Amino acid sequence: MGSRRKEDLDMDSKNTTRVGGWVSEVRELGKDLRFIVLRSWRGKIQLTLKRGKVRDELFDLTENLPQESVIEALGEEVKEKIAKAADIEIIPEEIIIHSKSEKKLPLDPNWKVKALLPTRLDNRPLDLRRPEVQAIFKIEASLIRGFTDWLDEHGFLRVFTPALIGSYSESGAEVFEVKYFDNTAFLRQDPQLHRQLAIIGGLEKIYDLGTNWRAEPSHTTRHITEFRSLAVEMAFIKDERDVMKVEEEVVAAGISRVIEERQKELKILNVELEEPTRPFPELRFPEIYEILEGFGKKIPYGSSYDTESERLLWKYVKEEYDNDFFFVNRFPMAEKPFYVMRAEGPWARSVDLICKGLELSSGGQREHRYDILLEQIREKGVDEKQLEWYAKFFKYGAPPHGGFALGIERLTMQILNLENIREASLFPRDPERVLP
RNA sequence: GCCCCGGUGGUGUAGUCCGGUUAGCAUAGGGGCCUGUCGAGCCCCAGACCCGGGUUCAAAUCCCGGCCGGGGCGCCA
Repeated sequence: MGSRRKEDLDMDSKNTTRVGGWVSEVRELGKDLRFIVLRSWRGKIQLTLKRGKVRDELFDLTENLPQESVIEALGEEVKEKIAKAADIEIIPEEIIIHSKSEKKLPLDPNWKVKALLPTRLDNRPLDLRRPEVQAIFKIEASLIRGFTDWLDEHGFLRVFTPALIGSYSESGAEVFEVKYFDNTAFLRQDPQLHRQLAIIGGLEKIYDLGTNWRAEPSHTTRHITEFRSLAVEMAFIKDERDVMKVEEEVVAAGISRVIEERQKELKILNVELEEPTRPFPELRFPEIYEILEGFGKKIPYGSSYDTESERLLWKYVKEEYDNDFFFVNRFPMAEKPFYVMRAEGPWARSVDLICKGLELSSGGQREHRYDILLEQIREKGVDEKQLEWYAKFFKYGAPPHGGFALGIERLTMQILNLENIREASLFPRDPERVLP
């Protein structure tokens, strides 16, 4: 007889358990013994169908059951299970087939044959069925929970700043345009300017967890066009070092939460994660130039460094401080945007956080003095009128403040040693991919 | 934006340099055998050279163009 209605399965008797999942494999040993292995959030579940022990109709029902079909079963859990590879073994009393899969699969969720990343992303829902892929997102969720709990406990207010902006947001060239009724709007590339306006609004300690977009046609393993950031902004700081202090605490809180909650997932991914030692080392310009010269790398004085330098600096920090994290402070003002606060000489109170040679965040102290801000806007050659909507509010009282924006996917990628940032995004967007 | 590399069954690969078997293998798929754990096994079957042009007796292989994809740099998170 065919499948039972769901209501029938709800009449659970005492010793029965109910499981559901995707058919990972069906193994048949002769006509009288069949194993159906399910992949589920509870782990691997083996249904054991033994002629004589289960009703014959369950054999008929599951005849030619294709891999990746979705079924539910009700049955008795075997206490001393024989199935070594399964987490749970069930002798089924009832089985319902919710959905039969096509037989030819675009990739194998059992991973007997590995698919390449583009194939995986083209077929992401099937790829996501793999426990090692799910582990990434479980870890990411814990990481974020660690961040937000720390921030909430330390008096930061979670806010949402706009993603649609009617004018220049930061650097202009790399924003996506959006048709906005009869006008044009832009997707934010960073919630920075609105965070500052919120500070001026008297929201002294805030954070925004949200999506940013960059219209950069970058072909690398560390860029996607849509990414999420944890963006923190705080008022009445002494200088940028107050911001760094918060940032390292937040990062450490996220990582220790992952260690607390996700041992199983870390093991699946074969990652040994340790809470980073604090404080994170701080490297500064212009000393950076000397460090790099020690590696035979010459950077013109007054210029910022390149990608290779980030890796060299990591090597240096690893040797000198045995840390995967470090800050770089005092970037050349000439290469930074108008809103950063100038430090002594040509340097800025501008700070990056780098993990294993990859930039995770930018931040620092912002310029809150209206006249200087205006000067810097002119200096950078930015059209004043384009920024008036933002700059004018600095006339009415702005406290010293600073913050940072930390890339969620980038941090996830770095702590899990993922080779491509796309792995840390559920449905990544890049210059070639906006579907699925 | 600049530069480099690559497209072989559903998936993942060998073969390409140096042109010439029936395009090999794995896995998934179809059929058969098997009453307990294993990535279960064994036997059989079916399935592919991105597109177009050129060179040649002969092109998966060499050349040109196109399409699609990957990566590096720049920039950034």
